[in-house]
Amino acid sequence: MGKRQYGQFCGLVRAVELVGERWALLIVRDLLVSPKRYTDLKRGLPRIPTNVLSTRLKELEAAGIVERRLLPRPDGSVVYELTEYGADLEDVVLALGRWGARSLGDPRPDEIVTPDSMVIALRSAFRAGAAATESDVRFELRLGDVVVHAHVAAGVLTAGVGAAPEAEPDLVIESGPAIRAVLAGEVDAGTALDEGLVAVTGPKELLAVFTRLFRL
Amino acid sequence: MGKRQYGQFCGLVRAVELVGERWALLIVRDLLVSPKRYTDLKRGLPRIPTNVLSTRLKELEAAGIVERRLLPRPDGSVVYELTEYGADLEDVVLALGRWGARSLGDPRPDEIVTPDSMVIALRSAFRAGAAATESDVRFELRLGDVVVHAHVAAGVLTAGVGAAPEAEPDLVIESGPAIRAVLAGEVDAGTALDEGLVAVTGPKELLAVFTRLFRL
DNA sequence: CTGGATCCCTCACGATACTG
DNA sequence: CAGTATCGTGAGGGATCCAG
Repeated sequence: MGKRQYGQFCGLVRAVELVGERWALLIVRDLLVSPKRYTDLKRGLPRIPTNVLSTRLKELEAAGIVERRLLPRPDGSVVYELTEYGADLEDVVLALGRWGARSLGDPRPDEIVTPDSMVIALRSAFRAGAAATESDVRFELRLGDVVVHAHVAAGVLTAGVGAAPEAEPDLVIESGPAIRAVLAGEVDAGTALDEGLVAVTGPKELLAVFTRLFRL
Repeated sequence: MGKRQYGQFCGLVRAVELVGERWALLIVRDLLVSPKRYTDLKRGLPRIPTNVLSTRLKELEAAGIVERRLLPRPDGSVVYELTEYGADLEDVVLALGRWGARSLGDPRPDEIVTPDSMVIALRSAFRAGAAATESDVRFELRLGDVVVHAHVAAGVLTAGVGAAPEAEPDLVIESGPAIRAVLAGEVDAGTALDEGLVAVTGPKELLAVFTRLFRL
């Protein structure tokens, strides 16, 4: 296993040997959001062949990046989660995501948005500096049937899949692929509302707060 | 070209579509050190098939990551260099290199060290915080016939291939693969000297400075 | 010599069907 | 639900060859 070697004694080489294979980093992306079962991973990566998913999980486990854990009875199901070493890829994934976002352009005809990718996008875009002056605010972001939430408090972001837990969001933002332009700072909050790129439920001013907190 | 798509509208997906193919990030690594000709790249990546190198360069050029430039006569040769967008991968490459270095272990039988990978390793390991208190110091690092230099001044690192330019190094460090353990902080400067893991020419105290400035 | 192009072979990947 | 089995395709590996 791992026959695809590059023949160099170098940290970057080792990294691409471990997570450079096709689909590997996307599996890590989804596991950064939350531990998942095989089927959840498959749903989040609809185009991955099942044998490739299976192979990658074994490779990532052998590399100490992913752990396979059995859930307590009665379901006795399997969950995959990142080890501490695997979770240390978060900075890399966020940085790569920011860099790649600059080439995003418009969605291709067959491209989808998944909840996990949207959570990672929010984490990528989060600006801790701007958040330091912000007290406590909850957003819910809806793109089609993809719903994610973000809670900023004490300069720290908590983002996850689904509606905001524990408390009602201060602002609900509904949008589409145009959210990319908003996050990229290509249109400001007012313009986005005026042109119908986004619709909000809640105090409109909070959309400007959102664009200040999240910027790709 | 670029038919290998993942079907998701996501920054990370776009990033791996652009630089996730085999060898791509290693080409970027070497170009981060300096612009290079085709043959230089080939020498720095001895195991890359020439058709793959050629294909990658075209893909990277099409993606706006690499630029092809013709040198002035009389040699009229071609140089590949990173665009600004491509150079923005430096943080990602250094972070990935740091992460992967933790899985380095010992060199495999057929693994080599190249000058460019060593320069990137030094940049990965550089701790700007520790350097802020350091005035001005030049190192030359020799591993077999691989020679690189590092100059730290005003908290800024300048590292490149070959002997230190402009001035004699304050300390010449000769070592082998054991340099990894030193950079990882697994052995301190004194022990490394005592056990013969490294040999120096110059004031021995400067080796402790080196281990403070560079830590993986 | 540089900067590739071409050939062949293998294996990883992609797609789909199937199973405990 | 959580994978394994099967099979076709094409990218990558390796050697060689060629034009400027």
